[in-house]
Amino acid sequence: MVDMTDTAATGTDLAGLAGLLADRTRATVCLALMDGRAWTATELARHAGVAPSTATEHLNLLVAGGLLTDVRQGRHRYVRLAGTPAAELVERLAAAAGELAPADGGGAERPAPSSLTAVHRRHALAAARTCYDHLAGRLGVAVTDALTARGYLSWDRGLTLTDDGDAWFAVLLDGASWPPASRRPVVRSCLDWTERRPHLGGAAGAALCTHAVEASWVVRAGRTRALRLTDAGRSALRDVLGLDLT
Amino acid sequence: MVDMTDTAATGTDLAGLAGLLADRTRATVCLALMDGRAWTATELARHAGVAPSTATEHLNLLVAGGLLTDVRQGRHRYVRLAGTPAAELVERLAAAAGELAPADGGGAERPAPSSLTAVHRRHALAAARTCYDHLAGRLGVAVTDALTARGYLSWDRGLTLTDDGDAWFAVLLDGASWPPASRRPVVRSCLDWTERRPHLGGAAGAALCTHAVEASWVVRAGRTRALRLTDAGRSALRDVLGLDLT
DNA sequence: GCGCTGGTTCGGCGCCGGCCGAAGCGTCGC
DNA sequence: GCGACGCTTCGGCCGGCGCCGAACCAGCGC
Repeated sequence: MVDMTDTAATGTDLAGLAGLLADRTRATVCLALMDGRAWTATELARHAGVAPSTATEHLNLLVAGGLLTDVRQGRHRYVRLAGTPAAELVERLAAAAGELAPADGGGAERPAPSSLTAVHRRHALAAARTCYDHLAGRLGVAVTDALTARGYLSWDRGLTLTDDGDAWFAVLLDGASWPPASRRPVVRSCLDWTERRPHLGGAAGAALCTHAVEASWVVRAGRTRALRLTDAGRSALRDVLGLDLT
Repeated sequence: MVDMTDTAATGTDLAGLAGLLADRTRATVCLALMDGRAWTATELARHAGVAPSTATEHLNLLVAGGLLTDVRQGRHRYVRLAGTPAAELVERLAAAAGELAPADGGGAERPAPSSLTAVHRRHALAAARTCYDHLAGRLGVAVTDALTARGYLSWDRGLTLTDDGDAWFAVLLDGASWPPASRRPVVRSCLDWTERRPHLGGAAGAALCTHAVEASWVVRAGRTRALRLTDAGRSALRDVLGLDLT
């Protein structure tokens, strides 16, 4: 819960924060970083289609604004989203950008049928993707539902991990990385903007996602946030969760 | 229902939406509207400290962007947040503006604790105020309800004043200023923006308001539109309308 | 009819910010 | 040492946008 008394954001504050995301290039950068990984400055520059010098300026702004953090390593500058609040903000805003009606009576259609590859990418994202550092899309929601159906997650009085669920995670992760060490909330409900239903976030969601990648349940589709479920992943999910994905 | 496959926000989309809130004036407007009420264009212009023409442009942008909706009523333009998603977005962004670390060590302090008087004024306005020239707020709606309950107002096929109602006004106003001389409609339904319910406007509403002020049923709170119900007014309303206000 | 007032449209002004290319600086590998 | 590479800093260009004032339009009351 947020402390409201301290949240007396002035118009200037709000405008400042929104201004960070109000630029096409910066927005593209933030969306790219939603895969939870750290990108180098030049990678982002290429991705956004601007000169390296331009990217530097944008990254400086975003870091100064608290949305991104960077790490210098050798001659590289690695940049990532600053944390869960930042990721949530971008996610929320991106979702709203799709939801909100244009209100101009349907004059400007979507800019164009968009390239065919864009359509494919969209479908891939809706099927399975990472949301910051955990699973999202139909896959993420399905996994969350399965965890709930088996009694590993409880939604009474907020989302909690049951004792059975804790045990399940311990077995799955082989004790090595469980329970999580960080102070971060173990489970957290994250609203999925393609499914409009919650999926599992938090430390548990992150650990599960990490495991899924390491165990090759899923593979990243190129450089995007999209994931592709492997055959091994499909059978593994059936084994450990009784989840039958077509 | 929105087509899901279309909900893949691009950097441009995100930037566009964020851009709506990336201006100090527009952000101030949206924050002001967070009280759920509808404001007139000039009220907002004054509140934000810009010329009316400037406010018009901003409001057009916000409406076109789907964040705000407006209703023309007479010569006024009432504006309010488009809906729950829009309000949630602003809320979220405002909260994040407070949460996110400034990252610059914390130079500029908060300008002011956002006066306590503003809160008081809001409450006072919701309780009772003038709406152009008639009573509004909880008081205005309560009076209107009482008039209806006693059969003085009829809402079949539009709002009309019944014969009993006409007589009631004649008695109350002592014949002097009744019936009203102007060509203005005698009764008129006016939507109350704090109560979201209709209250009485038109010549009858204006006459009633005038009488209420002259008979000291209510007194104006300073220079604002807010009204304060006096003890005399409370007992008078009980006498003439059977209206029991706590 | 007239005057008042709330709102909008239109020109024009000034500034801010995004962009680039060129030059500079550090790191890495040879 | 040297070049290659990643990144940054600095001018400078240009478009866009927020602002205003003046004129105009439309309700409303008289």
